[in-house]
Amino acid sequence: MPELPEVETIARGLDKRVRGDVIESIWLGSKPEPLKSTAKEIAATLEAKRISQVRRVGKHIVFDLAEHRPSRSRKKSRKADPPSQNAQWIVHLGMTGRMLVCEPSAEIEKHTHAIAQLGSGRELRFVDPRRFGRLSVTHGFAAPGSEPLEVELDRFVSLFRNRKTPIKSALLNQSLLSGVGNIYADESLFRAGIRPRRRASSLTREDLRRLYLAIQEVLKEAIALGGSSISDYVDADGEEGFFQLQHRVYGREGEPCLVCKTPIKRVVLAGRSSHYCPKCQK
DNA sequence: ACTATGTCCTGCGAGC
DNA sequence: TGCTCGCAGGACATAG
Repeated sequence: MPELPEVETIARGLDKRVRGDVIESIWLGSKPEPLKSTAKEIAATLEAKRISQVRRVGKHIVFDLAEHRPSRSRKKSRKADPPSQNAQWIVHLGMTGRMLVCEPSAEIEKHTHAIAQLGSGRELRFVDPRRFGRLSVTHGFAAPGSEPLEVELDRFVSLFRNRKTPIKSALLNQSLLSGVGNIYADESLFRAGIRPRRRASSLTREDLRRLYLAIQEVLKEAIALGGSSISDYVDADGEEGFFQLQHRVYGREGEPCLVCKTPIKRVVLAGRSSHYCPKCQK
């Protein structure tokens, strides 16, 4: 479901609602796909931990955990460790994953794969019909690619300069940039005036500079509007996003370009729908 | 090392 | 009404 702006919105909402709460126990469903770490490992890492913070890294939600009832010896060893070595719960929502904060009495939705009981009496539930989402535990999590809103221009240019693959495919490659997905790749390429099939290596430094600025602009606008609500996406508070109203090419095949009225085209690239204006994008 | 393609899943809407 | 088909916000494994 979610790309960077949606995950950012969800992580902020979760941080507001569960920061400081304690995970008392966790139930994990029997379907193996959603678990990247073993169930045993996840349970052992999460139980009796306090959620010190919830944040976004790439398209991942990171729950930073702290000992809730540290023993004397643990406390001592924790002092010696850098904060980055504290345990973390990593949630990737895939296409259809959701994290819900609810009362235990709330009906358990179909495709619920994990339920964490919280000290506040509430529950944190992971629901994901398509099971493309993943749960794992780790220490010092880092996304493989650069953060689009933090990367410097020179670094950005060097990521794409020598790639023969279409620029759209390169934008979706999370080991280059972490967080851009199908919607925001299309929207950024439109704003930068670049066709999705252009070879990344054919782009001039000026092209890449425009793309760099377009990506940041699109992502910031989308975050400000709470992300794009397509089908049933809602954030942690059940609020819809509104950036879908700002889409200029995504999902608009055949509709007139908002700039020049030319019908928007759709092609399939790397197995993903790609939308562009054949006149505005070169 | 890089690139292109298939696969993992369920649910929904379009078209018949 | 009910069926089949294509499509969906993602990311891996695999083969070339």
